Amino acid sequence: MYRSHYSKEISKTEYNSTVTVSGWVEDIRNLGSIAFLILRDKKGTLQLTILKKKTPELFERLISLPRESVISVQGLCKENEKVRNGYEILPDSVDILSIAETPLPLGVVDKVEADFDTRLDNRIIDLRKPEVQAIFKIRSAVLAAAHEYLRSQHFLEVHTPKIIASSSEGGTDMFKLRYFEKEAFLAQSPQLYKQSLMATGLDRVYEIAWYFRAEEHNTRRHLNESTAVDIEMAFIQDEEDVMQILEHLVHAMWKRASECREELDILKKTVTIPTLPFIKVPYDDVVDKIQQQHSPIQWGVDLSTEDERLLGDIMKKDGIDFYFITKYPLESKPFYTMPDKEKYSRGFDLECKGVEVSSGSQRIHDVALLIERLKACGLDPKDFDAYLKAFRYGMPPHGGFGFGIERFLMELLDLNNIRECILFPRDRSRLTP
RNA sequence: GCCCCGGUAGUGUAGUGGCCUAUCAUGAAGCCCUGUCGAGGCUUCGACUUGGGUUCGAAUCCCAGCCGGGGCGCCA
Repeated sequence: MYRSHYSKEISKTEYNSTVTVSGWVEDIRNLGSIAFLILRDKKGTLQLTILKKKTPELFERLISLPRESVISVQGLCKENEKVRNGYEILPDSVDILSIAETPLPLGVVDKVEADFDTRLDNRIIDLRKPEVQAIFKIRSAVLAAAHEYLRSQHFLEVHTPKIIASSSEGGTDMFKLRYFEKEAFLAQSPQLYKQSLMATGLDRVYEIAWYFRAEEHNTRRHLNESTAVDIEMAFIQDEEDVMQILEHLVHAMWKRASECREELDILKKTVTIPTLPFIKVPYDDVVDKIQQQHSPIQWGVDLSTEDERLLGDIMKKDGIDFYFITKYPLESKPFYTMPDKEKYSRGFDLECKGVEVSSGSQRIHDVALLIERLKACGLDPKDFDAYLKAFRYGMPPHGGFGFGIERFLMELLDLNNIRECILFPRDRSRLTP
């Protein structure tokens, strides 16, 4: 047995008894006849105290270990107020499981900061840092909350194909790949498939989906491979039904994040749960607000990054982090978006502190209108035969959204680079690790 | 796709034409030290992205390549 306790699980009940602990050698402070070895595991660190006089052979073996080697130690746990944890372990036997090479390409507890690029090149070692692990522990927690919330609302978890035949929604560039004798693409989103599923009677589906986008962007907010919570729901009255699910989902995730005390402490973050419902600002009002700030904006186009930020600042002054932008002009939304009156649509974005974290809409369910909109968007309905088929044999009114997980985490934790929120980021130039 | 910026030991940096046999920190190797927790002290090791050019002289200036960062557009 390699482990009877994690570092943080040891308390008064274990004092004066033998425990087995395992982990990485974070640091060794050798004072000559006494040495202190800091051992790190998933939950934190603990101190081994080794006396040369008492265990000379163990002493020599341990003090010569390179940092970040992996060991398992059995020893007596003694209370000691001088030590941070309140206890220390006096080893009786040691199992050296793996010896780390030196020098480390990236220090886990070095006093010098490494560039983000160096950290990513050595992500496995970077991920040993508690503040990096905290992000992924929170990520796991908020996704658990998302699953729980959506299931409580009778959403069925599905998985749609990521290798697809044709340019799906248009807009973004897709990664092309060889599929035996055919050409295929990596899906930019599950959009067309989750919509198709609305014709099956499953009514409410969600997917933790991968998005692949071949855009050559090079910013702190974009990835070429990212994840999202994607949902689609049928028999909706209008896009309001969809927004209601979205705001409750965000609320549930934000709330769960606020319960991750240990991780938030490590990151020195406090999370304030937003209040529901989120306010809704129609696109026309957004244009007014931005024009009042003397920023030229043309009606009909999507907001520029600058405009989004400007709006974020305006909302921030009123203490608002989350807000919907609703009733977008039809021309700024994809072909499947339900029109509203002449020029408008039933499409919306959810913004967080001036950054778009989700976008959704009521969709068109009438096949004739859908074909008309495809053409109006310069697309060829023939390319969408498989998709359109789903609409020909009974398709209820429906809508949904995609909610970017990395974007969300980035805003939740005020991280300044989206790559912090994904284990192994894929960007314009990074394909390894 | 357009536009800016950068590349010096394992890591992070100083150095803007000669004072560079390249600074400091961290790290690594070794020695001393019985209460460290950013341990301390001493010794040693280790680097100018590549190729051209300018110049008496290039880490430093110019050109090209390679690698990287960022902004915009687009979007999550």
